[in-house]
Order: sequence, then C-alpha cells, then structure tokens
Amino acid sequence: MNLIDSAVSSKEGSATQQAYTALRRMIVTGDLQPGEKLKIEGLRQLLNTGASPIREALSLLTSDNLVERIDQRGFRTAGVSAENFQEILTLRCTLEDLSLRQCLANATEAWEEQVVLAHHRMQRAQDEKRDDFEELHKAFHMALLDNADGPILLKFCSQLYDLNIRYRFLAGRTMDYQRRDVTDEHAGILSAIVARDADVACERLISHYRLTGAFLAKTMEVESA
Amino acid sequence: MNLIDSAVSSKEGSATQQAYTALRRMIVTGDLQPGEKLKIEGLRQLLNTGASPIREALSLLTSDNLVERIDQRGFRTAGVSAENFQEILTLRCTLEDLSLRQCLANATEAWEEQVVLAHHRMQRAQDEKRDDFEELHKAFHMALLDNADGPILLKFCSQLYDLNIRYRFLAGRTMDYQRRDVTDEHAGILSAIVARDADVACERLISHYRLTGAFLAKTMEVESA
DNA sequence: ATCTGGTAAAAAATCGATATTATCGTGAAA
DNA sequence: TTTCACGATAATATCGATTTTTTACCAGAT
Repeated sequence: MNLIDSAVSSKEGSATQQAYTALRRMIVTGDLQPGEKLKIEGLRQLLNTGASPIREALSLLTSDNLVERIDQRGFRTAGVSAENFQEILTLRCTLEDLSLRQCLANATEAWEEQVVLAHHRMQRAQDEKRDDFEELHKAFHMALLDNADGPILLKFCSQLYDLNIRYRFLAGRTMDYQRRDVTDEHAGILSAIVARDADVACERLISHYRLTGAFLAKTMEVESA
Repeated sequence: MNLIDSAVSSKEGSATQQAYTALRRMIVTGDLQPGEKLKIEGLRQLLNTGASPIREALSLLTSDNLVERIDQRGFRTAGVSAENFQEILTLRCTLEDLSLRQCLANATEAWEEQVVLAHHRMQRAQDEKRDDFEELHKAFHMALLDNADGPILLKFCSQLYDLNIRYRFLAGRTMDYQRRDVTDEHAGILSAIVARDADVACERLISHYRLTGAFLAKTMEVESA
C-alpha cells in the first residue's frame, strides 16, 4: 500500500495484501483484460485464498482507479480508451511538473542522493536486461517526486504512473520500451536535477512523457486499425 | 460511490453501501475523531450489520484518503495537521483552477444550466437554513467542474473537497459558514461563469477558497492554543 | 419475430465462527 | 530501575456456509 515500493512482490503480509499486489500486477500488465469481469470465485481459486481477501483487495484497487466496483454486481477491471489515456497523460504532465518544481525548491542532499541511487539501480537493471527494470523505473520516477510539499500530490502521481504504464503493457510488452532511446532522457533529467535547474528538469521530464505518450498513441492506433 | 451525489443518504443499496455513506459522513463531520481507531466490532454494532460490510466500506474509504489502513492492525480515521490542511488547500486551488478553465473552454449550454440550477438550489437551502445545505454546496462546486476534459481530475477535486470540508467541521460546526459573507462570492463566481470569463471566474473561485482557508487556519490556531 | 413473465442457475453479498496476529500487563533477570 | 520474555486478552483477518440479488433462459402470448 505504500507508494514507491508497492510492487516489490513478497510472500509476506496478509492474504489481502498478497491478493492486492498480485491482482494489481495482473491488471497493470494486462494479464487481466480491460473491462474484464472479475468473478470472486475464479480469483479465489486462482490465488488460492478465500473470498474475503479477494473482495477486500478489489475494494482497495478501486482506490487506484484500476478496478471499478458496481454495487451488487461485482467488480471489473477499469476500461481503457483513447480519451482516458489522453487525460492520464496530460494530468500527469501537469502534476509532475508541479511536483518536481516543489522538489527542487525544497532540494536537499538526501533527496538528491536518493535520486542518484534510484537512477543507478534502474540503469543497471536496464543494462542487464533484468526483469525488475519496471519496478526500478517506477522507483526512479517516484524518487524524483519524493521531496515535494506533501504526500497527497505524490500519491496522485503514483496513481497516474500506474494507470499510464498499464497502457504501455497493453500496447504490447513486446514492443519494448528500450526501442526508443530512453536512456539519454533519464540521464538528462538526472543531470538537470543535480544542476538544480527546475525549468530544464521539468521540460525534460515532460517531454519524456510526451514522447512516450505519442509513441503509445501511435501504437494504439495501429492496433485498433 | 458516484462523485456528486455521494452524500444523498438513502436506505437503499447494499449493506456495504450504507456503511460506506454512514461512515463517510461520520468521518467528515467529525463524529469520528481524526486518528481515531476504528474497531470493527464497535462499528458493526453501531451500524447494526456484519463485519464484512464494515470492513469493505473502510477499504473503500481509504480511496478517499479519509481512512488509513494499516495491514494487520486495522483501520483508523485519517489524521489531521496544519501541513495536511495546507496541502489540501493549495492542491485544491491548483486543480480547480485547471479544471474550471477546461470547463469554460468546453462550455456548453447544458453545463451552464446545470451550474445555474445547482446554485439556485444551494441558495434556497441557505436562505431557508435547511440542513441539506452542505450537500447542495458540494453539488454546486462539483457542477462547476463537471465539464472538464475528463473524470479523473473531477474525482481528485471531489476528494479534495471532502478532505477540506472535514477541516471546516472539525474547526467547529457552530462557527458557521454563513458568518463570512459567502453568498456574494458564490454569486460572483456564477456570474463570471455565465459571462464566460475564465480569468475572473478562476480568480474568484480561488480567492473563495483562500479566504475560507485563512479563516479556518486562524480558527485552528486559536483552538490549538 | 418480439416481447413478457416467470423460473433456474450463477454470482455477489453477507453472516457467524475460527484462526491468526497484535497488544498489554506481569514478573523475572540484568 | 530498565529490559526482556512470556502469557492472557482483545482485535484483526480469514474461512465456509447461507442469503440475497442478478443474470440467463425458455415457454407462452401478442
């Protein structure tokens, strides 16, 4: 339930917690199709647990806008649409710009070091093509924002991140992220942070998103054609 | 679970739904103190229902940041602090400004009429000092924002509204809203909307919030002193 | 053919009971 | 006195079964 390292899959925690992370991953990665009906009984067997944890996990996932709850007729995964994607993208740009500026205004050594560290870990995972790249990528982006004026904004950003990344998975995991040269973009953002240049950092961050967004939008078009 | 008329208390719906609205109101109005431990058994008896609906309702309330869930050690209402209040206020200003501008950019007859209607209903309730003023007040503010580019932003605003209004209740319901002459402010916002003047409308909306915010902040200071 | 009403099957929601986990107090050892 | 370990107790989390509601289906009528 925490923000940054929510993805660290562990067999620790309550049954609800396990169900929460498992279902979350399944939805984000597209194992569960958008708009798919989520039958308690099916999930119960799939995750080998009782109905209560499933039900509770699904309730929690509605927080994140990953699941829709319709009273008396169960749960389904959130739907997708071009409009939805667009809203996520633009909101994300707005909020992360806001947040990053606050972070830089409040900049401290400790924060900067966390960012550097997160970047390093992500980079290494990418070089070695490890499969935990995704979580480390999120960790990097969240580390960037983790020095703003308050936790609510961070939570919003975290939510939007997940919603956005879901579209990337849906567009096809095969068409890999590495295709575009995203490495330079990350490095550019980092160096602007270290240089404490808010305008440049934000500009790079936003264009990073817009590029990825445009890329995805195109992919979606192709697929729906 | 819908956004605007979530407060309309009805005896309809599932036990979970009823528990959700009841608990929500209790938290927002301060019947349940900030940071208070929410024991399932107690609430179960209070609302005369089983543990499952309570539990699920509380899970849903974590969506709204009104309840904190700590794995394996239950639920408690969200805490309050000056910093928290400040963040809510400034975020709210930012997001509602953004949203209102979108609404005006997309302005339609239908939307404008809904706003006028919502304003009228609120006004009448205020004049007659009816106790449904609160819900109609929210309905008015949400109607203002209900023509933006997407539902996510609206949901964020709705959440922040509730979080904010909770502080008003906590500051003391007695110290009534009507003290300040809020009527003019509402009317001013409305007329700017009708005139399709985004800058003025936003300026009035934001200052409406800031005034209320400053008022509350002072009240809080006094109380904590 | 289309609609309607009713019924059977399926799924969701809820309950009551049990298992699991945290909390609190007590007392012994350092 | 402080710290730690150990039970006793209270609360949470989970399970299995039951109730309620929705959904799917089909016969009969328009």
